[in-house]
Amino acid sequence: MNYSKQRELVFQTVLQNPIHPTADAVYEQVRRENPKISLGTVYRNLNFLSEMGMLRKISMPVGSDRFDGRLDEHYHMACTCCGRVFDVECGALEELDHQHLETQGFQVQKRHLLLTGLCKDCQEAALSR
Amino acid sequence: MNYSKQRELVFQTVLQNPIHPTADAVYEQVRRENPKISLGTVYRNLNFLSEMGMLRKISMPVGSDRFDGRLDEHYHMACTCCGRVFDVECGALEELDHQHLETQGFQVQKRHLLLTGLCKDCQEAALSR
DNA sequence: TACAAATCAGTAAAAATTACTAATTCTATC
DNA sequence: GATAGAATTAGTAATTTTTACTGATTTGTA
Repeated sequence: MNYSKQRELVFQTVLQNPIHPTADAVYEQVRRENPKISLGTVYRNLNFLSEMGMLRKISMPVGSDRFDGRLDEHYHMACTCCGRVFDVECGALEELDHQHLETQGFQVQKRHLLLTGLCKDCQEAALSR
Repeated sequence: MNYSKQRELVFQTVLQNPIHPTADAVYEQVRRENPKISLGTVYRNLNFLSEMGMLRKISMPVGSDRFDGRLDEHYHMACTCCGRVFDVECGALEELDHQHLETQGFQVQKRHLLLTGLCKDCQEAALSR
């Protein structure tokens, strides 16, 4: 695993980026280190690393997917105004798995919890207008 | 609200479809009633109705968005194998809002919880192979 | 070193969604 | 009912996002 320099660069870039970048943002960032890298390579590796469980892919209700290097159980809040995505520490999300799932025989692999709303900054900006 | 016949048709179609159709699936279905309807109209109304809170939009980690006419608080399981999306009755998702959110001043508007994994059918199919 | 498998860059294509425009439909008011 | 103004539509084009393809390069291994 982690064969190429490109893959490692993509991986480290997401690990060190706390703002949940899109594939395109990762591309822009890795290009500063390696200007010859291809967008396809970024996409391929982001998806590969997500499938391997080394990264997390966050699907957004609007706009492109985002990626997250934090692997501990947590969830996300997305501001519908400025588009930023925030981490939220996790309560007891795992418990949900056992609720109605076993009766339906569903075998849970991943949990994706996203809250959307207004961040503090955007609420304040809205008030002062 | 609900001005046009097209909007009403899109709305009713999602309401009566329990399998969480994609925009394209809604399009195919409404075309049987109104063959002249345009795909743009379907998209526009699905988004409009979602913003009005009359429908729910479900973003998937893979593939297109899906729509759901159920408005009561619940969440979804998506099978990574067959792609079907199932409803799950909701435990106490609302409680999450107050956990670390108030400290960050985030004002929650919508909650999106999606579990991915294998449905019963696909587990069985995998075993008998 | 040498070979096979994996990965890459670059490009093209596909899939999903949105934007645009002139024509039509709807709602409210007369 | 007729009518004016606003909203919506069909149809098409364009954009955005993501994946697929191909020949060249790199990687791990013997």
